[in-house]
Amino acid sequence: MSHTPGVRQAQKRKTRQALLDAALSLLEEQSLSSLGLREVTRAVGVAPTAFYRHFHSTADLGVALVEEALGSLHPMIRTTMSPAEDDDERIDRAVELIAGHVAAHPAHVRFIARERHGGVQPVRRAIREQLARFAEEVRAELATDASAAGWSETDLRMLAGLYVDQMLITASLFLETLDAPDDERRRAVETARRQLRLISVGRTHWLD
Amino acid sequence: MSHTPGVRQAQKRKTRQALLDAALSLLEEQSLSSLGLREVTRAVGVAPTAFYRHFHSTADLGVALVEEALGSLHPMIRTTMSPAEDDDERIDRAVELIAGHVAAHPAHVRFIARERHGGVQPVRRAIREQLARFAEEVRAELATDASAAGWSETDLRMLAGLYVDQMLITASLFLETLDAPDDERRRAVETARRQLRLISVGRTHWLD
DNA sequence: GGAGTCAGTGAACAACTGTAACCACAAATG
DNA sequence: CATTTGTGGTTACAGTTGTTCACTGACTCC
Repeated sequence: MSHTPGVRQAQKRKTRQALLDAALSLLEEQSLSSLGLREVTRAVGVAPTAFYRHFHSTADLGVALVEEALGSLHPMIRTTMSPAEDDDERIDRAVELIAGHVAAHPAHVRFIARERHGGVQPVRRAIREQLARFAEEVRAELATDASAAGWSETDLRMLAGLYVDQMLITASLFLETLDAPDDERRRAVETARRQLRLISVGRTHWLD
Repeated sequence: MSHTPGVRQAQKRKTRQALLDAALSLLEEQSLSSLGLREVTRAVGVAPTAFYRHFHSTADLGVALVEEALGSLHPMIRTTMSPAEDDDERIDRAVELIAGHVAAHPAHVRFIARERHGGVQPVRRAIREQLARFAEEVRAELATDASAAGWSETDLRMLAGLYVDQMLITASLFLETLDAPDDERRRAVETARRQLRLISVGRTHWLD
């Protein structure tokens, strides 16, 4: 007790986080499958062998990055997908939330978009699982919506998957226009809004 | 004339194609940014230096692979997007075409999905340009459709982009279920069909 | 048919990689 | 306080990488 336990663990977490940060930064210009363990430790200023104290391999680090990038995003689903005055308001809210997230964490978004179909199987699986969780959360939220009356479970899942994919597309579109002229960015936002709106229109007339 | 010119060029093209094939095969389990030039030449059974006779770098080879994977796909747009008896028939046709293409050229599809957001900038750009061409072709085809009356140019482009993205999503979904049990594959096909149908419904009610 | 072109070879290079064994020393434990 | 634990450092190894250079020998052209 007198030795204030946890000093050591705190330091360990600190270097672990430094490794994650350095890796994420290095991954802006390459894929995970070409990321070397020495490269990461060099960027942190730590011995190569120290890497093993935190991760088995770079693939392992990649899985941790998936958790970091997507794990904290789940609470946002409820607030985003919850019913609004009208559909357009909900769409605007979602688009703004995505734009804000991309602007705040561009490297994380880039990492997910890149490694979703990337060359490292465990990372692909981790991303797939997280996205499946998102889809399930969206489905649950859609089910509470009044306009979901008469929808089959299959169709609800289909729609939830469509929304999740569309949000990823939107995020990666915003990422590409991050350092583009203002008018191009505005055009991207408008395109994303209309695409979501078209899906929304399809949704309201689905049961015709 | 008597010397039958072209024997040399034919041989060169043959090894070039062998390099492309070997690279594509190696890329099933890794990303382009980690593909080594020696790795490719070793797989072909040729000296490392021979690589330079055909490509400046692996990034250059990647751009050539983009051309190979997407270049020959443009003619398919017209036949796929051309009007049909009813919308559902057109959707079925498109889904079957995608499924067939994925089954026939899985490595190409995987390569495009992987490198679209991959770590090699010139390859990303090449893919983006090809997809932009697809979107333009889809837009042109949509414009001839009777149901496009009253649509703005902006909205037509928006819809074309949505279709192209959705086709890529569908292709990568089919790719994931390539060696999955039959019922899961059927479910994937059904999901893809319904997602396209929902977009189609949104399209017909867009001007309300 | 002789000269030139050029796809592919082989050896050599400096730099890099992942990983192993062993060591140092501060923190945690009793 | 003495002992154990475990993060991180050091050194070393065997393999790999991209790129260079001078070369061979078959094909092409005049």
